[in-house]
Amino acid sequence: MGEFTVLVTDDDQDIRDGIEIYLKNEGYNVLKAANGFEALELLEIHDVHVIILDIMMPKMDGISATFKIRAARNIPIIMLSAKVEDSDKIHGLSVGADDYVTKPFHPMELVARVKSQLRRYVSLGTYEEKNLLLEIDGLALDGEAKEVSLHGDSIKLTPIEFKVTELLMANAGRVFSIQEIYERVWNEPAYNAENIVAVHIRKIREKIETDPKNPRYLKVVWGIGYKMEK
Amino acid sequence: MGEFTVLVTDDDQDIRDGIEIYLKNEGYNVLKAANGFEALELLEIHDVHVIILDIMMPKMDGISATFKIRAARNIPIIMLSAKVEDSDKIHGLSVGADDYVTKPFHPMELVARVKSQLRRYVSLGTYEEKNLLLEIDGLALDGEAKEVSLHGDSIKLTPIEFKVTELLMANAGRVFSIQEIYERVWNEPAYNAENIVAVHIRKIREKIETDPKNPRYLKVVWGIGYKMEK
DNA sequence: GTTTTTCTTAAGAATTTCTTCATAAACTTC
DNA sequence: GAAGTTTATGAAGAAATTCTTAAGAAAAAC
Repeated sequence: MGEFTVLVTDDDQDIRDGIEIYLKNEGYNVLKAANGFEALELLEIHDVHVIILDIMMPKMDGISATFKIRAARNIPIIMLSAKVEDSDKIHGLSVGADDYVTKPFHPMELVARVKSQLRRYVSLGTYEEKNLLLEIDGLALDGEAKEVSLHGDSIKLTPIEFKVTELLMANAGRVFSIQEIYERVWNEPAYNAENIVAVHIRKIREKIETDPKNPRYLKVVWGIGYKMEK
Repeated sequence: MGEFTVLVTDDDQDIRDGIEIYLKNEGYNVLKAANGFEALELLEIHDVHVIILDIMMPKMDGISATFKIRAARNIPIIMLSAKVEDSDKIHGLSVGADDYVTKPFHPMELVARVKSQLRRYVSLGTYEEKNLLLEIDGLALDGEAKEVSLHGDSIKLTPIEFKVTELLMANAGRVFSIQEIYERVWNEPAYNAENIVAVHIRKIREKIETDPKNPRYLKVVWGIGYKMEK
């Protein structure tokens, strides 16, 4: 699962920091800027996926910043504003923002909107293409239907099992350490991951291998990790 | 792709500029006018293919402008109106417009409508046909009549139920997370959407499934979401 | 004002995930 | 080949998550 970066732009440091905590909690990278200029500078250097932009800021306000950003790129922009008036919302969205949130807001709501924008941005294919159909010698995985089949027979995997299988199949041949598998599937640091991953590997083998003791697909690479045989 | 020109008419300069960026990004030429008079003047001089017209404007509003334009030509007109106003009234009044967009709108939506109008106007290529008739093993959905039937027997769905069913049937086999379903049907970020969607899923199942406990069509994919079985 | 639709809440059912343990097997190194 | 490390297997129950169901409140439509 990809790593996403959110650029938080607000002149109030407390608000920046507050939003940062919530976003980091969800596993996003966070960049912070105090005004439009800083935001634009950071955009030059970093690979940003969503921008949160306060409207009222010194030096360069959110509307002007939106223009500059839109002139170059098509990154989702979520606007923040203290005003409740309808016309402001209209203004912000018409100018090129993708979403609009009025202060005060619940941080989780903002997080929900960030996720929403990312889903849209990513699923539109603007950002990256997913491997939707994978197949290795009779073992097929459909990323859209979330289904795995072996020689045509459908196999029922749990969500985690599916993700592990998807990771390995999408990178067939490459060896993943237990830590790597844990981090990429669970999306958090590996701690005590050996057992957990081992159990799941076993369960997957039970399901996809005709002879789990002599795996055809999911092989161990001694001392290093696991891989899906090509 | 041919060169098309869009005339953007709105009294708010920021909105004009915002829309301009999106349209230029899509490769259109853009002309801007602040009111009906300016719009008419520009129409005299330039070859315009689509007109975007705000209803509320000083000097000459969008409705009057529409009449004048229609008196002479048949260019597609897309009207912008604020949400606050009585949309039905507007609907009745603006007999000449080809499409309406209520503010606030996503710029990309406006772009999509411009494209749609151009396709119709220029009538090159095929007009994007929606999947109007869907059918899966006796479960039929008519997107035009907004009707669903099971083995010929008509089923009464509420608007939301219909949209959810349509989404899933149009993408039969593909799994949608609850968030995805919420965002695509309600058209706003998913926040606390779990229960809401769950309830509608249940209601739909009550109606389309002969045995709701063992659904034939609308299946759950544990930990991931729902899908319509092919 | 009544009916229909949609949302909220909550409880419990179902399923998955984690943890633990104990034992066996496979490989590496000395 | 002995010792040490790493992986495999099996089982079982607790914890956590996800789904279903139901009923009533709130909102919208008629």
